Amino acid sequence: MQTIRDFKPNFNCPPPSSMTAGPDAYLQGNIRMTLEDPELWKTFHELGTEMIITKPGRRMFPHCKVNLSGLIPCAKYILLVDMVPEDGFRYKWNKEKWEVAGKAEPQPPCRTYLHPDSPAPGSHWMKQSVSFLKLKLTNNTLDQHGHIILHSMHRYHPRFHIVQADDLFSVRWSVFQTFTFPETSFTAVTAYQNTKITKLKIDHNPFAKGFRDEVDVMIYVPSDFCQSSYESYDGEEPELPKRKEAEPIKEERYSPWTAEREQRVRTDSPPGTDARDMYNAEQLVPAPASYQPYRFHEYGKSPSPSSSIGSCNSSVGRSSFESRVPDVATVPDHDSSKSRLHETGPSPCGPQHLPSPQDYPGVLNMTMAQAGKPGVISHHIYSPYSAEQPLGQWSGPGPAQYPPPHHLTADYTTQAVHHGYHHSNVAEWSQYPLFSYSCW
DNA sequence: TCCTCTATCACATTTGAATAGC
DNA sequence: AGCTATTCAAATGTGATAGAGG
Repeated sequence: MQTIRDFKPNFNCPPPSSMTAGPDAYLQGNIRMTLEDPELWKTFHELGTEMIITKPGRRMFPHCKVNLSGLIPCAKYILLVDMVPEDGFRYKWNKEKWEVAGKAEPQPPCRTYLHPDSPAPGSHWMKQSVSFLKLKLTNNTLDQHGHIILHSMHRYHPRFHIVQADDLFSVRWSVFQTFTFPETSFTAVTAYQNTKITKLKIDHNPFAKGFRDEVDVMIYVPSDFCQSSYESYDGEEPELPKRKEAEPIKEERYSPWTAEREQRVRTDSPPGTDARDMYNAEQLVPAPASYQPYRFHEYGKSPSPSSSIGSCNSSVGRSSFESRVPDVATVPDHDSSKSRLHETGPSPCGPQHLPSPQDYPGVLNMTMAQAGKPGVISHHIYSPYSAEQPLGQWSGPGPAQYPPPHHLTADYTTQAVHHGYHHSNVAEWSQYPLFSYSCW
């Protein structure tokens, strides 16, 4: 059986023509997403952002807020956020810096946060910034509130998905575009480790106003922290082994992750981490402009070597990423989607077999699109709300169904895709792993 | 047993939405 | 209708403590 694990590494291959946007594809303008408050994010990122996770769920701070443009005003879109691991390691805070503390724990149930305004027309998303303020993070693997479940002492970053769909029930096989912002990566913690991060949070989060030190509220100088945190970095960086070209470092110059990065290079990835490695490749695709996010599906895109470190450090203004290629907005209907999949057939670059929607409700399918646009992949979602799978037939995955950490094996795939999810209403959507395989 | 690391809890403070009163 | 005051749930980091593991 074809698995995502089998599939993903093939992203480096040019997409088969049969999987690209066909003549019936709905071409949409260049979708652009920019991160609000990038300077604040950058400030945190330079220190090594930490996000508290609690059992009842904790909001992020800074919280994710983006601006969108390039959407079709009258077309409806769904916005989603999920969290993906930065790597396959667990970390510990040791003497003012993060260190690798071992392999990552098994992935918790991967959940996707649905923006409460979804679905909404493009004009709605574009008229003002889109805030994910109410997104909460939890370490409770049994969470019933739909919060995003993370492991403490692990690194993640949010991933934003835009799906053109009239409603949640018609998402199936829709193409979604994914955006990530390097500066939004963070370490999930149950208690702050870096006191500088704590101070930053107190200084910037209005709810923590009561903890502010009256004296230095206004004179906080982040760069001071940065220097203290990374003073040894300049000397270490030249000694870092050269990464492969697909993994140019992002704006790591001020990153507190120096030590573990070095160690990470020396440390063999846990077995079965090729999927993660793929992710790392994605993570490190340099952006042409400062702090530009990179598209998840641009795995195979040849990065611009000149745009990695320097440009990031010279960041000015918002982070942004503009879709440079037309994207298939939607797949007209289920049948055509299926036929498209069938057309794909065995391909060295695509799945040898994609499960039919009937067989695997809730599965995230990835289909390559945009022939002639190297490395650009569009994502096709198979919505759990399929005609073949009435809502009432979905059942939630239990904790025992956690995928193993680095083994997106056929077993896991099969296991996951065979589990349905109860969706009694739209609001419950976000409780369930819309993208069953989004965490690899 | 001791130590370290991580998780959990109660607490005081603050924000902001909802509501009532004018 | 519009403004202000009040109420209260939610959000926040702190610090003490518990628990697991070596």
